[in-house]
Parts: sequence; structure tokens; C-alpha cells
Amino acid sequence: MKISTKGRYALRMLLDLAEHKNDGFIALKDIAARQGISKKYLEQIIPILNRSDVLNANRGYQGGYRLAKSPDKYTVGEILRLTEGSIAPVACLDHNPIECDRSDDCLTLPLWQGLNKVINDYLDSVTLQDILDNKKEMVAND
Amino acid sequence: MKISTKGRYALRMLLDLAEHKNDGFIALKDIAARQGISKKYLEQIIPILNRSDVLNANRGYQGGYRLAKSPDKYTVGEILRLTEGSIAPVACLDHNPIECDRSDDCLTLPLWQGLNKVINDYLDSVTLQDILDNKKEMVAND
DNA sequence: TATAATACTTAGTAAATTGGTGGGATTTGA
DNA sequence: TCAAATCCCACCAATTTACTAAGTATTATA
Repeated sequence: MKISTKGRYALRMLLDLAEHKNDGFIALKDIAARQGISKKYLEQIIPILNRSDVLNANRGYQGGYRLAKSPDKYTVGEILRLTEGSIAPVACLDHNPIECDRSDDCLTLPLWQGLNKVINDYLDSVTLQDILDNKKEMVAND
Repeated sequence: MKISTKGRYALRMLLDLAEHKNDGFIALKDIAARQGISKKYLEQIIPILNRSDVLNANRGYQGGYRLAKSPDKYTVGEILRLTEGSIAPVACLDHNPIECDRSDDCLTLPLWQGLNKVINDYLDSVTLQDILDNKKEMVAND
């Protein structure tokens, strides 16, 4: 049940861009250096976000990336759904679900649907700005 | 972010035992046949549960397994934590956390702690009996 | 007491996934 | 034109996943 580096790095990359949102286009080299992540690997993650209008890119000299919207307009849920492919805890709840001949009388399906819902509800309730603000509400009280 | 077959099969195995809790010791062969799971693979999952007094075993002729407690005494959370090793969404929240030299100023740590909490809270709120009863409350209302 | 059914143990393994690296082509401001 | 940057495609090693194989140990029953 782990979030992969793809999702985690994407999040850190966008948070880095959010922290430097007034500095124009930010080169991947700088993000990689600040975050201690391989630039080559980030190059692989970027296109996923770029295709979905999450960020703007400028090629060539002095090029780089910047957020397409303000940080409070991104939820963690949408970022992770893009980069992880699916965050559903079982394959039968993926966007393109795998066939399951047992689904008709699957005792555990409601359990997974419930789990899927609490996960997505939580991740959709947190924005990039919330993380930057270190919002206390992010961790529910005991 | 997937629950592995280990956890899912363990759950189905225990649910099968719960449904036949008045039939004495149940042979793995029968569970495997009913659930359509390789008996050989289940043999690998069983010891994890056996070690933790989740179920009782009888060896030899007419042997098999039965639940150690009544189905309402098992939460899905404890079963998955046993079989999955850890259900934490990031390695730094595992029971034996990996070292992370960035934890001091990790912006995303509160996010993962919050996610970890909603996942565990939900899974600890559902018992085997709830699943057998097909409790509607398992899936939160919109 | 022999037998057959069962749990238990250890090892191996093919396929998929993860987490990258390498080499270059393309674009663009200076 | 040059250098800095994005973009693109292929490759790869290690790990994990989901099993399978082959046997040993135990025990009720005939």
C-alpha cells in the first residue's frame, strides 16, 4: 500500500514550484538540486503533469517550468491520480477496472469501496497551499 | 497503492472460516476450492495468521483451521497489518521506519500522517462480522 | 498398525514493477 | 552560433509479487 516515488516526487516538484512561483520559469536542474532527486528521473515524471495542464513549460535557454494555477487550486488527490495512474486500493476499483468474475457476490467489495472513498476524500481535501501552510487540520485530532 | 493478494486472500480466508465457524476444523483444501485460490499459495499466507493466534490449527487426518475468536473480534486493520507487513502509504511511517535525512523539514510528512490515520481509522472500524452482515455504514454516505 | 489426509517447511521461479540511467534531438534566448 | 534548457526514446538492474515444487511431520480412522 505504498505511494510510489513517482507520486511523491511529483508532489515535491510542484511544492518546489509553488515556493518559487514568483521567480518566473524554474529549471528542472534547480528543482532536482534542491530536492535531492535525479533530474533524469524527474524528466520522466514531468510529461505526465505537462500533458494535463498542471504546469507550463518554456523550452530553450532560460526555460523551465511554472505552475499553471495558484497552489490552492491543486488538490493532492488530482496530482496523485495523475502520477500514480490509480490510487485505488484494489484493481477492480481502477478507472479501467480489471474484470472480476466474483464481483457479483464479492463480500469484500463494499469494504474496498469504503476504503477507496476515505482515501480519495482525504487527498482531495488537501491542496498544495495547505501543505505550504503546514495546516494543522491535515492531521485529524485524536 | 494496492493491497496485495496476500492481504486480500487472508481476508477472504478468514471470512470463509467465519462463515463455517460452526463446522469444526476446516481443511485448507476446501477454502481454496470455495474461494478459487491456489491452496499452495494459501499455505504460505496461513503461517502469518497462525503465529499471531488469529486462528487455531489441527494437524493430521480430519485436521484444518478455525477462527480463534468470534468474527466481531477481528478488525480488517489488524489482519491487513499482519499480512501486508505495513499498510502505511510511505516507508517513513512503517513500524520500523526507514531513515530519512529530510524528515526534519519534510513538508509532506503531515500529509502522509493524515492519510495514514484515515486509512487505519477506517480499516480498524470494520470487523469481519460487519463484512458478513454487509453493513451499509461501511461505505460512507455522500 | 498401516494408511491416507492433513498441516507444515523450505526452496525455487517467471513475470511485473520500481526506480532509475544513457544518449541524443529539439528549441530558444543571448 | 552557442549554450542552456526541455523533450524523447530506449535500456537496465534490483526488488517484489504471485505463485509452484517437493517434500516432512502429524494424526484420526480402518
